[in-house]
Amino acid sequence: MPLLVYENGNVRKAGIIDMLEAAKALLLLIPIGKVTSYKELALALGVNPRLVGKLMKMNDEAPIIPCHRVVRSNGEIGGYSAVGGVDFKRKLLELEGVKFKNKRKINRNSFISLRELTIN
DNA sequence: CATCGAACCAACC
DNA sequence: GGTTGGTTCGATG
Repeated sequence: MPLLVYENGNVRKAGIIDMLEAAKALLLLIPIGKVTSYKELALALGVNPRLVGKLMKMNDEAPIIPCHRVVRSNGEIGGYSAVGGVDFKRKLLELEGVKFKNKRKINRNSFISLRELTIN
Protein backbone atom coordinates (compact mmCIF):
# COMPACT_ATOMS: atom_id res chain seq x y z
CA MET A 1 0.00 0.00 0.00
CA PRO A 2 1.62 3.20 -1.14
CA LEU A 3 1.57 6.27 1.03
CA LEU A 4 -0.90 8.86 -0.19
CA VAL A 5 -0.80 12.61 0.20
CA TYR A 6 -3.74 14.95 0.44
CA GLU A 7 -2.89 18.24 -1.19
CA ASN A 8 -5.15 21.16 -2.12
CA GLY A 9 -8.25 19.17 -2.70
CA ASN A 10 -6.92 16.00 -4.24
CA VAL A 11 -5.06 12.82 -3.41
CA ARG A 12 -1.86 11.74 -5.02
CA LYS A 13 0.77 9.11 -4.46
CA ALA A 14 3.53 10.27 -2.14
CA GLY A 15 6.74 11.37 -3.79
CA ILE A 16 10.17 10.81 -2.37
CA ILE A 17 10.14 14.15 -0.53
CA ASP A 18 6.78 13.40 1.06
CA MET A 19 8.13 10.09 2.26
CA LEU A 20 11.23 11.75 3.62
CA GLU A 21 9.09 14.10 5.70
CA ALA A 22 6.93 11.23 6.89
CA ALA A 23 9.98 9.17 7.76
CA LYS A 24 11.51 12.04 9.71
CA ALA A 25 8.31 12.46 11.69
CA LEU A 26 8.37 8.79 12.61
CA LEU A 27 12.04 8.91 13.55
CA LEU A 28 11.32 11.61 16.09
CA LEU A 29 8.97 9.23 17.88
CA ILE A 30 11.63 6.64 18.59
CA PRO A 31 12.71 6.98 22.22
CA ILE A 32 16.33 7.18 23.26
CA GLY A 33 17.69 3.72 23.92
CA LYS A 34 15.39 2.04 21.39
CA VAL A 35 15.71 1.24 17.71
CA THR A 36 13.46 0.27 14.85
CA SER A 37 14.20 -1.37 11.53
CA TYR A 38 14.26 -0.37 7.89
CA LYS A 39 11.56 -2.95 7.40
CA GLU A 40 9.18 -1.39 9.90
CA LEU A 41 9.57 2.01 8.34
CA ALA A 42 9.15 0.45 4.94
CA LEU A 43 5.87 -1.13 5.96
CA ALA A 44 4.67 2.15 7.43
CA LEU A 45 5.58 4.10 4.31
CA GLY A 46 4.61 1.46 1.78
CA VAL A 47 8.00 1.30 0.13
CA ASN A 48 10.87 -1.12 -0.28
CA PRO A 49 13.26 -1.35 2.69
CA ARG A 50 16.17 -0.40 0.49
CA LEU A 51 14.41 2.80 -0.35
CA VAL A 52 14.17 3.53 3.36
CA GLY A 53 17.94 3.40 3.44
CA LYS A 54 17.96 5.95 0.71
CA LEU A 55 15.61 8.14 2.72
CA MET A 56 17.80 7.90 5.80
CA LYS A 57 20.72 8.98 3.69
CA MET A 58 18.74 12.02 2.59
CA ASN A 59 18.25 13.10 6.19
CA ASP A 60 20.60 16.04 6.39
CA GLU A 61 19.80 16.67 10.06
CA ALA A 62 21.48 13.59 11.50
CA PRO A 63 21.88 12.87 14.32
CA ILE A 64 19.32 15.46 15.51
CA ILE A 65 16.76 13.55 13.53
CA PRO A 66 17.78 10.13 14.72
CA CYS A 67 18.23 8.03 11.62
CA HIS A 68 20.92 6.23 13.63
CA ARG A 69 18.08 4.47 15.49
CA VAL A 70 17.17 2.54 12.36
CA VAL A 71 18.94 -0.79 12.03
CA ARG A 72 18.58 -4.04 10.15
CA SER A 73 15.69 -6.24 11.18
CA ASN A 74 18.07 -9.12 11.95
CA GLY A 75 19.77 -6.98 14.60
CA GLU A 76 22.80 -5.98 12.59
CA ILE A 77 23.64 -2.33 12.78
CA GLY A 78 23.16 -1.44 9.13
CA GLY A 79 24.78 1.53 7.49
CA TYR A 80 25.32 5.19 8.24
CA SER A 81 26.38 7.66 5.60
CA ALA A 82 26.39 10.82 7.72
CA VAL A 83 29.61 12.09 9.27
CA GLY A 84 31.29 9.56 11.51
CA GLY A 85 30.11 6.54 9.59
CA VAL A 86 28.92 3.28 11.07
CA ASP A 87 31.39 3.50 13.95
CA PHE A 88 29.77 6.73 15.06
CA LYS A 89 26.34 5.17 14.69
CA ARG A 90 27.35 2.36 17.01
CA LYS A 91 28.82 4.83 19.45
CA LEU A 92 25.62 6.87 19.53
CA LEU A 93 23.50 3.81 20.13
CA GLU A 94 25.74 2.56 22.92
CA LEU A 95 25.67 6.01 24.48
CA GLU A 96 21.88 6.01 24.31
CA GLY A 97 21.73 2.71 26.15
CA VAL A 98 20.97 0.31 23.31
CA LYS A 99 22.12 -3.14 24.37
CA PHE A 100 24.40 -5.09 22.06
CA LYS A 101 24.48 -8.85 22.15
CA ASN A 102 27.93 -8.68 20.65
CA LYS A 103 29.83 -6.45 18.25
CA ARG A 104 27.51 -7.39 15.38
CA LYS A 105 24.03 -7.70 16.85
CA ILE A 106 21.62 -5.64 18.86
CA ASN A 107 19.42 -7.26 21.52
CA ARG A 108 15.88 -8.05 20.51
CA ASN A 109 14.50 -6.06 23.45
CA SER A 110 16.03 -2.80 22.24
CA PHE A 111 13.62 -2.84 19.31
CA ILE A 112 10.38 -0.93 19.47
CA SER A 113 7.66 -1.38 16.88
CA LEU A 114 6.22 1.64 15.17
CA ARG A 115 2.80 0.41 16.15
CA GLU A 116 3.67 0.98 19.78
CA LEU A 117 4.62 4.53 18.91
CA THR A 118 1.79 5.54 16.63
CA ILE A 119 -1.11 3.94 18.52
CA ASN A 120 -2.01 5.32 21.98
C1' DC B 1 23.16 -19.29 13.89
C1' DA B 2 25.95 -18.05 9.24
C1' DT B 3 26.18 -17.68 4.46
C1' DC B 4 24.25 -17.13 -0.23
C1' DG B 5 21.40 -15.78 -4.08
C1' DA B 6 17.61 -13.62 -5.59
C1' DA B 7 14.02 -10.05 -5.23
C1' DC B 8 13.09 -5.40 -4.37
C1' DC B 9 12.29 -0.43 -6.58
C1' DA B 10 13.38 4.41 -7.13
C1' DA B 11 17.57 7.09 -8.30
C1' DC B 12 21.10 7.84 -10.98
C1' DC B 13 24.01 7.53 -14.84
C1' DG C 1 18.20 0.24 -19.97
C1' DG C 2 21.89 -1.24 -16.62
C1' DT C 3 23.74 -0.49 -12.03
C1' DT C 4 23.36 0.58 -7.27
C1' DG C 5 22.14 0.84 -2.52
C1' DG C 6 22.12 2.51 5.23
C1' DT C 7 17.66 -4.43 2.90
C1' DT C 8 14.99 -8.66 3.23
C1' DC C 9 13.64 -13.34 2.47
C1' DG C 10 13.95 -18.24 1.77
C1' DA C 11 16.87 -22.07 1.24
C1' DT C 12 20.67 -24.59 2.80
C1' DG C 13 24.56 -26.24 5.89
